[in-house]
Amino acid sequence: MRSENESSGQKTRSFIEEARRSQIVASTVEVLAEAGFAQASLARIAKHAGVSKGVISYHFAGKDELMEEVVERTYAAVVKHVLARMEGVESATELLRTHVLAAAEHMRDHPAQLKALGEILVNLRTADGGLRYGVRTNEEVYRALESIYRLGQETGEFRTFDTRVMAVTHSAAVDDMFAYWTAHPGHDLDAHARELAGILERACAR
Amino acid sequence: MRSENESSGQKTRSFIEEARRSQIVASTVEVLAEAGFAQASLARIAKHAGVSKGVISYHFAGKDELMEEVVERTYAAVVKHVLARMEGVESATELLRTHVLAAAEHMRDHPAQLKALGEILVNLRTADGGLRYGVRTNEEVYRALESIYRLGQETGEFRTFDTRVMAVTHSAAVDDMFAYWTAHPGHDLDAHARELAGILERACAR
Amino acid sequence: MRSENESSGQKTRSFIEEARRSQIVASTVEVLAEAGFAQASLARIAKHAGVSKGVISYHFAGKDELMEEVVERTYAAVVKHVLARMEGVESATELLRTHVLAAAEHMRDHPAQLKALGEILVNLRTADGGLRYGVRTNEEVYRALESIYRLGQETGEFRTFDTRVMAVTHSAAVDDMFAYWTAHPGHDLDAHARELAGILERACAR
Amino acid sequence: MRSENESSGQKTRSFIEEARRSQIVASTVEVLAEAGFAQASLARIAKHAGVSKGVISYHFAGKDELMEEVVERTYAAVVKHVLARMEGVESATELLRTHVLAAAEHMRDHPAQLKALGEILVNLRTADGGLRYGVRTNEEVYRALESIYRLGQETGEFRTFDTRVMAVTHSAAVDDMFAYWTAHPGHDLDAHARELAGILERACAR
DNA sequence: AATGAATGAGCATTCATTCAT
DNA sequence: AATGAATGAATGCTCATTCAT
Repeated sequence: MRSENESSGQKTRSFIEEARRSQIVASTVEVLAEAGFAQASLARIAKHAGVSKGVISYHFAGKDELMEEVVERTYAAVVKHVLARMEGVESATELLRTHVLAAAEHMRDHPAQLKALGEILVNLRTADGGLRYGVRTNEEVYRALESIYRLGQETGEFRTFDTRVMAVTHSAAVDDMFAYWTAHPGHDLDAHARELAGILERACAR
Repeated sequence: MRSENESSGQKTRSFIEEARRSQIVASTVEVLAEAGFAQASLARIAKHAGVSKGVISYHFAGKDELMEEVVERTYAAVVKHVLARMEGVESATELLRTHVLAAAEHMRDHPAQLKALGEILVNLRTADGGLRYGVRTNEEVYRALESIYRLGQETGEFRTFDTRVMAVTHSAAVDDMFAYWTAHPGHDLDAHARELAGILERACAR
Repeated sequence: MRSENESSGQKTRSFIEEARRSQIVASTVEVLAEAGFAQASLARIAKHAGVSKGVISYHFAGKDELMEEVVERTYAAVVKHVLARMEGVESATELLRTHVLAAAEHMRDHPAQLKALGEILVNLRTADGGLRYGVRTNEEVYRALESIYRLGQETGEFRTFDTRVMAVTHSAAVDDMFAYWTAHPGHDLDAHARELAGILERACAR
Repeated sequence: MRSENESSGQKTRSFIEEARRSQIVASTVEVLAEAGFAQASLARIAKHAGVSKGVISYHFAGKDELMEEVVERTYAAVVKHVLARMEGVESATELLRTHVLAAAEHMRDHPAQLKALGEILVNLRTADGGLRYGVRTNEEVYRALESIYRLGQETGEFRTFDTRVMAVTHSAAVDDMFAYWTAHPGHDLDAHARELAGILERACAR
């Protein structure tokens, strides 16, 4: 009964099934953002979504798959937004600034998603006890950032430095900018992002 | 006949009790570092320590007190080490560099303690559901870093910038340096620290 | 589409859920009667009912709710039976006799229920350490008995006496009649009840 | 190493040991009266007494023996007081009245002891789950009361009635008089006792 | 496609008891 | 004679998961 499409690892899902999955993912994001990972039981998520607990088990192989779906969807949304903003920008300096500002932009508009993402990245573990995500998962981000830094070094905009260290620093600074904003809602996120872009530019400048 | 130390609200503990508390705290740190907060049950901690579950209840009022003890001891150790390294250093630039290097030094020698500390800060919650510590706990760190940055601005070593943003960035960069090193044990932590110090110096420089 | 009954704050329960609740309540009554309050753990009650421990938690918010349900159901049954027997009886003397005999009747048919009720009333405590029910719960009984005694005083059947003392005495005598019968199963409960009714009548007579 | 005195079932105890036992029994009575049987853990009793938990285990074979000692001592005190008051009284009617009033007198002066006694009688169980005391334990009381009632019947003061039923009723009425007073501290215990004596006299009168 | 019911393992905590000192 | 330390069983409760309907 499997369709050919499944060969790519994606199951074919009916419209209604897709809607349910989205609804449950949205509920999960909200519960994670409000109450944190430890309090995000399936019972609580189901209650928040207004469905029975069983429906989650029906649509997801287990809690882990649900959490992974949250990560994938949330992560994809950030990447999509940032890449769209970076489209057409050519100088490394501008790409750097655009990356920071675009990320902040998206954070500002989707705080719950990013709080939820943070909860999962820090807490979700595999059966063997190790973190399911973790710094290793940032590899993709590091590579993308490194390509910007290397571009700048090649064009002569940037001095010579260790691009991996700079990428880790950049990524950390953006993540914590958001965490700080979450903890201090009155904080001016956009101003922080502009200031941070300036810091990174100076750190890279010849 | 009470010693002066007792007047500060600290119960006097027998040598043997102190030893047990230390042993249990050490066990807790290791379990937290290996398996994360959610898996750090009293049963697991006790098993790791080679004692019965009841021993923990006997020596600590509850799990929360145990976790708070871990935070206090671990945090105190970091602060003590970094402050010791900073003693006698006078220029803001040198203080900045020293702070980064000293933090890296301590991380390298006590990776489990810092992993455990992070687990608790992010996960431990009060009865009302709020985080027991949380990003706000970083306030103390931010203040300390800001005082370095302000010193540099006053002495003219540093340009004008938002010291809070710089402190958040600094703190994040140091934390993730450690996380990256934990995930990639072959990574050269000290080189990373020196590179990071350079990045921060350039970001601050006039 | 909600029935009128639901408007009174009672959740609608499915047939199967009601059956389970009844089964668990019945099991609780039996365990309380046999082994007493302190031994009536959820584990023991579940085992007695032949279900898993979780079932109880699923159907009742907690142990307290279960115990309160036992009290409500059991108490309602006694009151219903005694009131039914008293219906239509008019003279105070006859009401007095009927009350004693009807209580004994019900005791004889539902000894476990009454034992269980007693266990809960005397032992169940609120979070603050006070008795959840306690002697004060008898107030309702005392009031009902006093109304009989006052009626007799008004009609001239009874002499003047302190109706509260008489009600407390009456209630105690009925309770211990049951306790004595429980401890001495060969004892003739109905004869005891008739004798007790005679004692109370003489005590009240002009 | 057993002394001859032990043959009577009583161990010889040093003065100091006796003092400790008394101190612990007194603490137990107070804790039982304040917090009830379920809350009367050895830890709480020891804390109340200002001694370590181990000392209780040292002086008593176990919690049960401690509770039994409380019952014995408390019970002996009541009996002693009531018998003293009854000494020299000759008519059954007077003995009856004296018994009720003397019990109330003692209750009034030792409320904690009697609250504690009640807690134990109702809650303490043997290993097989049955009540350690219970109505059966009242047998001694019933016999004593019956002897009064029979005396009255023989002297012609009292009518013919079932002395056992009367004894159970009498005992119950006295016990609940105290329970009512415990629950309603403002209640006039002595007035209640006089009223109850009147009730019993009328119930017995020819 | 969805549900309500049930399970059983795991949780933190309490407690009577034991024992070396 | 007394203690502090330790034990391990038991308690009420939570939760992800399973399953018949």
